[in-house]
Amino acid sequence: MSVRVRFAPSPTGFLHIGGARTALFNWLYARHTGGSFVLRIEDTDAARNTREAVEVILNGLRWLGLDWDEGPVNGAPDGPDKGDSGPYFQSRRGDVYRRRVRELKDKGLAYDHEGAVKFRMDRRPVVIPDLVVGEVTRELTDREQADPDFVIVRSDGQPVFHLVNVVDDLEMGITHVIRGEDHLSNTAKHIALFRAFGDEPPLYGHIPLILNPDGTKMSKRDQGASLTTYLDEGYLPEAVRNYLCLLGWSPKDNREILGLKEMIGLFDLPQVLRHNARFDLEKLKWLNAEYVRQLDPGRFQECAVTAFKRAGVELDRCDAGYVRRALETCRGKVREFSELPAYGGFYFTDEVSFDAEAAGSVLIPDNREQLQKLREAFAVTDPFDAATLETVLKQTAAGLGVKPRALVHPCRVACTGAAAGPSLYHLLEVLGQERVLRRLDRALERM
RNA sequence: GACCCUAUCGUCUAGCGGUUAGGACAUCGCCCUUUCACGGCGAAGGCCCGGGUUCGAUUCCCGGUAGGGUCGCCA
Repeated sequence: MSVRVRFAPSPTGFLHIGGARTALFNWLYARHTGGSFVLRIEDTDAARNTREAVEVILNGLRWLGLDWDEGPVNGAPDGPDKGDSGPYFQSRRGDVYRRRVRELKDKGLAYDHEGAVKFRMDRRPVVIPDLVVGEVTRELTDREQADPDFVIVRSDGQPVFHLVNVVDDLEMGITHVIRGEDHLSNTAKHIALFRAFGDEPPLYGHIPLILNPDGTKMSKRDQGASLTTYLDEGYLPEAVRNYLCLLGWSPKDNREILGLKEMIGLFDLPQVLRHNARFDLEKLKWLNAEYVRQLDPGRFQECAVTAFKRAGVELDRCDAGYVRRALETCRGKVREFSELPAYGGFYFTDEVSFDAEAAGSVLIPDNREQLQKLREAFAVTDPFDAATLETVLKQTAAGLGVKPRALVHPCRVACTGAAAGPSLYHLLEVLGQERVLRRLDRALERM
């Protein structure tokens, strides 16, 4: 039988990083086994059921490259579906749930209680065979011991999560349920429900949770909990995907950077770790930087232009060749594209803003004479290219009896406003003689 | 409170009875260098505790501790 897995998020207008990893693991398992990845929207809570909220999830999955074989085509609950087991919005499956509740009542396994419908659960422990955790025997808690039955339809007529989740997995022919470990305890209820319908439950794989750096549960409000923030800050989806797959899973051969093909080939459930992992932004940033370095020039430019646009700088107005050469000097220098506008912004403004500390330490009267000499040398430098500029600067330094760095630093701060930046000679070449001289003059004025 | 899961450097992890306990991120040195990065070399840093089992436990078992999860007419 072919593998069928699903990702079943609730549209809250937010895609949790842990949810994204759950989706990734499901997707990887489907691709690894040649099975199907189903996307189902659990929108039984009508109050938060908006198209926009669903779109956030779809966009997040698309961004990560997790395509679904079955599920909604867009965020509209009444929109088109892809696949034969739909509808894939629970808000459209009311008939199915009503029929299944009827079935349970007819079997004497469910009953009305204060306007709601409760499922008759027995008190025996339930054995959960889990592909990740192993065999788990779930005993009843003290409260459940007092009353093991649970609500499957609310008094307002809305079916409850446990019911719809099981019914849909059953109706959609889901073979493997890969989900967060927070559902492990609930699984006893789900297994009981499957049996009540006369079916065997699917195979379960409960994956560990992603925790905050301090070990607490990562909730909606926590820094970095939303996948959207990485999208907005210009992280590369392949880097985020790579980082996520390394949380709770490992290829076992000390490799960290994994392409999609390798990931699919290597991923399997038995190797998934059993303990929770803490989210480490520093490592994500490192991975992102690795991927940025390997980016082809075209895509690098594209991402860079987008980053500037987000920062409110329209590069479209500048000369395309200038933009391309300017951005190219910033390659490999920043870990995230969101850092780029601050890093290379000096290229695109005539009003260089000086970093107070950098300017205060080098744009001082003591350096004025030397910078003036450099300005004079640059005024007659031809061609104005990196190699020539380097030669000229070094000759000027030699003539003054100082080390090149004595000129390099003031020159850099004068032209870029910052102590750190792209290769000096290359950035001077890109800026061009006219801009460089103008900037040196401005710096000299304030010395 | 009850029930369930988990436990290797600060973090992510390799390990599956005998290893100098390996790698990566972060940290700290040194080198490279026009700054910053990158890169190279190196350092520091770990098997939660206590019992067993065994000739021998990081590894297997039990207990404790700690962390996480669940016990909703939320999902």
